[in-house]
Amino acid sequence: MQLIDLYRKTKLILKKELSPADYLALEKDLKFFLTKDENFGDYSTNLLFLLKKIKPEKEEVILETIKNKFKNYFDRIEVEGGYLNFYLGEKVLFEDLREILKKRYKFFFSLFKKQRVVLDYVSANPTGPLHLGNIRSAVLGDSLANFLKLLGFKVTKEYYVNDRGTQIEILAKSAKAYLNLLPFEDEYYRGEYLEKIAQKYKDYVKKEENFEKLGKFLAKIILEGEIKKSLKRLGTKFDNYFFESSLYQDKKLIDRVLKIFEKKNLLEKKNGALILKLTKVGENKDEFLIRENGKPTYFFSDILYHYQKFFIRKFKLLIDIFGADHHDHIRRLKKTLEILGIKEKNLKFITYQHVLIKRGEEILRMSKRKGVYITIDELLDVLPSGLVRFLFLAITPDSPLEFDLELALKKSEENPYWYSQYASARLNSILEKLKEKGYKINIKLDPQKIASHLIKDELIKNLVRSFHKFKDLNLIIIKELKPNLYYDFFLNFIKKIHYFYENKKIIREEIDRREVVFVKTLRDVLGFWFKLMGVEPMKKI
RNA sequence: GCCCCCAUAGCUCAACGGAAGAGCGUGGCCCUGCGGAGGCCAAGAUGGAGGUUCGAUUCCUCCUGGGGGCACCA
Repeated sequence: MQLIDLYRKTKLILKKELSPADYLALEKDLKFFLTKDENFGDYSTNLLFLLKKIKPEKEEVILETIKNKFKNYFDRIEVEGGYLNFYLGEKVLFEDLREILKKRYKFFFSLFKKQRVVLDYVSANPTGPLHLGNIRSAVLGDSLANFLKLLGFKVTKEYYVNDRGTQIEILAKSAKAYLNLLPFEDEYYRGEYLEKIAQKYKDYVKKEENFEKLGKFLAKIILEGEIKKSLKRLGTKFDNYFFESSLYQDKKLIDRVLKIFEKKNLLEKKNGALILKLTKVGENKDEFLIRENGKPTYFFSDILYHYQKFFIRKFKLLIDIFGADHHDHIRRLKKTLEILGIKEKNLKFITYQHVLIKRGEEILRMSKRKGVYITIDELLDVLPSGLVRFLFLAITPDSPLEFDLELALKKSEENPYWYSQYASARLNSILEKLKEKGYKINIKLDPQKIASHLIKDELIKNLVRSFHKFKDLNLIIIKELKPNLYYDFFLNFIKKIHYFYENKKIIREEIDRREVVFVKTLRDVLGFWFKLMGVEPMKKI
């Protein structure tokens, strides 16, 4: 009995007991949620608040029906402070434990969604190395992908490469400037990386007069040599790199999209430019699709890209992760895509606020053009990637992330990352010690029997409770698209493990083999849960 | 001027309209025991004024203070 099942089954009861009108009024606001405080049970609902308002005379009979219907799944179902609280029953937890002993990490997969979803993230311009802001995108995207997969979604992780357009031409000019073939201008890219590349490929950089072609070449070098290397160090692996330039090889795609706008009378030609009249649908400004110089804009590419994902490649859900500076662009893009027939529910945009890097009191601004940045590599030279991921995942995308390099280094021995790794090391150490004593830890025992014994232990039961509620949380994370909710849950679990370790002596005179099996399972679950964040669990610290 | 995000404990941050939680720091307690990088206990917070609601950190309005955006850049 998961939260969602309780919710659905309760609704069936209500449907039977209430008139259609009352049911609809109540169902609209009905909520089941995980209690924040486990002293108030595991699940809770606002049902009684709503009933009091809508149909108070039914309260008693409905309450009795619920209590009766679910008594096998919950030890207690209590009215407390006006809430209706459900305390997960030993029988449910016993079954969870039994299943997890059988299926191990596969227990956490609930495969009831089958949609294909494409997740577009990082997608930094291939004009320079990745910076800390891109990590935020990577961490969000990777973990979301993992949570989606647990629910059965078929996930494609995609990096959209802006390998054409004005900035790519600027990149080409910047390289030429480093070879003194052009004077530097303000908007040019700077940095050691570019100087090196210009030198390395100086014959070609000198010779190639087509900026677009040269820029595309350089972009590829940067993508391969800088960006992919950093991503690998960070532990992010994309399924696909999609090149913006490839969109323009598909004339049919372009025609198709333009035809729709034309039919809706949203296009305007002016001095050779093509303008999408978004002001006609209530936007505050129009968007250029084609510039006066005949070249398509980023906005046009973005339209084509999303149209292509949805209608040509047939993804049912498009999720994009953007920096918050794109919010205005996103609003207009969303509106445009709706005109093209992509519904809001098939289109999710996550924006994250800036990452500010501090070095003590000094705030370091990131500017690619000026060549001031903290790169991922610089950061990963001094901190493990897992720790960086951990710190980044903890914070909601809506808040700016203030990252103090000095503090991160100084505190590296007393932060939640090490606290969590320490739990992993402790569990592992129990198993190692047993091995040293010549004890076999790969024990095959009947899961049914072990589980029914172990679940009597309150410490163990409490850990199994987390196993159970992980699945509920997974659904919430995807519904809200907020993987940072996982962070709190995870730390809570870590705390339970330390408590377990302190209070349950596994290695005694008489070792209980069933407990050894549990410790091994616990270690495996913890490892699996670490990996959902892209963090490698440590066997020792 | 218009748009987006933020303001919670001394500090850094959580909280799907549901009972405000962590970490660090502070004060106590716990090592004849699997790793004390630990466990237990305590003090301590929703920027201001209204509104909606059974219930508001969460939604709405206004105010104050931060950050970001309003290109034929991406």
